[in-house]
Amino acid sequence: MATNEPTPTIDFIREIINRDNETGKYGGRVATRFPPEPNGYLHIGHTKSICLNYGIACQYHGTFNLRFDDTNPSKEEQEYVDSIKEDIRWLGADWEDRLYFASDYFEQLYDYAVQLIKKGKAYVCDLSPDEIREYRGTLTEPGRESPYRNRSIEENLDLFERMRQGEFPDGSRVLRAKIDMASGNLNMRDPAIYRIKHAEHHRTGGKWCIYPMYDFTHCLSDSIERITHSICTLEFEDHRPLYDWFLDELGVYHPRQIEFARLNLTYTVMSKRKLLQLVQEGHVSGWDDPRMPTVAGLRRRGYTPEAIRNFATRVGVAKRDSTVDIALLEHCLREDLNLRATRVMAVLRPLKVVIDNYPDGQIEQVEAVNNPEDPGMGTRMIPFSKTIYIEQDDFMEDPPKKFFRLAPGREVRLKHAYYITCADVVKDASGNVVEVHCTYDPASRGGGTPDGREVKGTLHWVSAAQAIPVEIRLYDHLFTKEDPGEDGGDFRTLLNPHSLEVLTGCLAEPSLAEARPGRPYQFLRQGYFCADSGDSRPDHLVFNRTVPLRDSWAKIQKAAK
RNA sequence: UGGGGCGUCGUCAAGCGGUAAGACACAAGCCUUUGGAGCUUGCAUUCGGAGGUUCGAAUCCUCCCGCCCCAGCCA
Repeated sequence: MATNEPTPTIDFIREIINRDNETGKYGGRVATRFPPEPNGYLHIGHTKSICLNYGIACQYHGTFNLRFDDTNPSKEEQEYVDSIKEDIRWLGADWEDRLYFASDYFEQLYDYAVQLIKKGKAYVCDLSPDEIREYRGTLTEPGRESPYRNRSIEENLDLFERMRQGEFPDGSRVLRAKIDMASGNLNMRDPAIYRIKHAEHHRTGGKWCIYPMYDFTHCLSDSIERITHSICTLEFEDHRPLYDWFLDELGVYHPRQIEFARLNLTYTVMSKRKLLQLVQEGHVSGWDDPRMPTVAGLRRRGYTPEAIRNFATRVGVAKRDSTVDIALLEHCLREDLNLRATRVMAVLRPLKVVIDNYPDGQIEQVEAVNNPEDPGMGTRMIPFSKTIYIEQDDFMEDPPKKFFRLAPGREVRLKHAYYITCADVVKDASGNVVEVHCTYDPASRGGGTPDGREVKGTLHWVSAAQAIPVEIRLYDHLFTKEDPGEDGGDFRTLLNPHSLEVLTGCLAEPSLAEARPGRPYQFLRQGYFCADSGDSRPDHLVFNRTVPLRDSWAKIQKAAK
């Protein structure tokens, strides 16, 4: 990752690593991993984990593995492994040549299971799923031991082998760890470690009909890869005794599992289930809808990897459940875009302005700075002429206090061009202003006058004849409530009906004809935009508003109400 | 008395017995050829509550209160 990003503070995980390094627990070595299940798209919550794991690996000169946790063939697909790899790469985390799949370890995992059986620590159980649930007991009552719990090692070995050979139907038997049916921790009440699933696996095909469970697979995969610190989210905290149990019973290399609080964001949802529902029910156009908190959605919206990474380090790492204000994410975005976005002019809701004293048919080119934050980005020329368009919001016939824009008799600056003064308005039959007539001061070219007189407002504009038509999509938060998951109601009733507003008939300066996805622009006084990677074409440009500029005029208006 | 975790500003989050960092948000002001950006200032006498230990407690002890997770042959 780039080095100009803020140095993370010493969070509790780095403290643990520092301590392990001091005591030499792992010989000073640091190895982390990101272990996604390929059953969905990555979202902003995952980026916190990726940045944490990759960031730690970089900081301690260690290694970072990408390992797909693909132990459930009925839920996992190649499409997801491809998108996950693409997203992680785009984010900037590099697993180099360490791309692994838990399914690569199936043979070894099988051997470990056999070892457990031989130690008398695992047995084949013939109870049905319902019976197993019954025998498990409840949160407050202990469970009962399975009648199959004390089968002989020989019988278990034979049965397990036959499970592998495909002799039994799905759900008929399961291999269980023999631990403690009375444990207060339900995970320790003889958890299943292998189940029968006659299903095609996206990588191993039809080779297996038994598949290992998460708890058994994860710790051993970490062990096989010599991971030192296995970082996961809070809900796995009470799986840790089990993680440790398998490793201890098998006497193998033992990584340390550490849990941290997952990321929650206001005005959005993060669960895979809900995200999938939004896609399947058509509330959004797909996983990469620019309103989605998915990495694909954020990318299409115009977010940059730098902004996301910066955000990830600024939210910190701790164990307390928390919901970060989405304003922080947007702040990180603006902070990054402000430095790199090319400033251009586009009018979202055009209002025609005729400059009466400007020569008919004359077109001149005015020079515009591409980015005041970075003079190195140079300048460009923009056409100016007698008929231009400004923003409807920038004119008011009867302006309130503190309105610094155009109004009858008022003089304003056209950015990069001239001062104009409003002389007259033209209205339609229903009284709407459809055209404004102005005069300009030829001495104000470039935006200043010899007499040094000041104007309060500066407007963006486009020249009518040269402007190009574009479609602009404005986005707002997907939900109307800070926490759409609150009090168990149907989160779909909280969808923001105005999360997408499509504007057609927008006009942009000619240079935007060259706009391509992935390149950030600031539409002056409006916000940051990018060409839409899905729908923008050279003959039909479509721009997404990545995030609006902060708008203090909007605040004044709001305060006035 | 099922087990596991967590409670510091509106939201994140430092703090690790020596007298509450920082960020976002918010507010006021300056500046400005983007009402953008930038700059300045303000914003927890108090750390879930009550006791206790101590010269001194957000930090240690006790009790209480609140919130989150766990009863998939999901991860």
